[in-house]
Amino acid sequence: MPELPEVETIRRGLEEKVLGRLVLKVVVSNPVALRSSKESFEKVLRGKSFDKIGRRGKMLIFFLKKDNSGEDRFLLVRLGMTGRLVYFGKEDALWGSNSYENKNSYSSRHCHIVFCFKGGGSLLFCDVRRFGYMEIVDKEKLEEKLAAFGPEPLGSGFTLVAFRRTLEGRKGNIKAFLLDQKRIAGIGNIYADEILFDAGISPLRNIQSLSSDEVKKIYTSIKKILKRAVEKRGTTFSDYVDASGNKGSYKNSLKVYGRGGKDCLGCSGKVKKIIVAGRGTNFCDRCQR
DNA sequence: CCTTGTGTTCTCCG
DNA sequence: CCGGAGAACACAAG
Repeated sequence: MPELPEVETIRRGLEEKVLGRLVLKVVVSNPVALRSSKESFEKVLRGKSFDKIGRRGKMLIFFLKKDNSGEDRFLLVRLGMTGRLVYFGKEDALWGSNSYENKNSYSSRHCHIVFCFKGGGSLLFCDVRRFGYMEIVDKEKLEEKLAAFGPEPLGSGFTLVAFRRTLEGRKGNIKAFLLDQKRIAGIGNIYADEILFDAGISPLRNIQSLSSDEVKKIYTSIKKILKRAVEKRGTTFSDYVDASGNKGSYKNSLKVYGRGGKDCLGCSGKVKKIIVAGRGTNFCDRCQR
């Protein structure tokens, strides 16, 4: 489940692998993975290269190098739940005994889009559950999409004051707030649980009931947990791998996610598993109030 | 039937 | 009755 730390890790890996590389060919085997027609998608990308790869929340933004038309275009990638972007150097076989497919038990039938680069190497977009997709947009559409996200929690603009402002007038519980991309960008179910455990706040707490000090604790935990998870290259629970096909190691640092029914790591109680905001939620009702 | 990110639809409230 | 926010649901497949 790629959230901000996973998507950021993929972004960094891709910048190393594909920046400035000429796209010779794009093969789309599953048009459902596109928001535009297969033909126009292949046509726009063929012969292009990427100037920069950015990220907003869980969305990746490939900046296409300008061509003769002079128009700015961007390739947006949403990985959904099980989407992967993995690069293969020319020495790596795509399929076969020592291939990616074989190494990762990942069937080629889940591979929906392949970019082939000049000089060898390919970028594969694979997605078992097919919630992910790619889309090519112009500048106007990009701005529109970017405006729909809340602040970047690791950005310099995300100050305590800014966080307090995003909470103003909001109703509902704090977990639903953390998961809402319009409020804060990039937090998903794993890190929402980890952040609230770290802050000692119950996921069920109503936003308006939070004291000034509690808001500060949550703010500090958001920064701390996400930063550490990026340093550990993300959390691999089932599907996530980085741009080189490697797992992230933050799973070893998880304190509550996936621990429902097990002993709490902060006290002698047990971790509870309930549904909050429609999502499985792990928390300790003794450590989190 | 469990899992979850997101796009859509439903419902509630002032 | 309207707008907006939040809640609920749909989706996919291992």
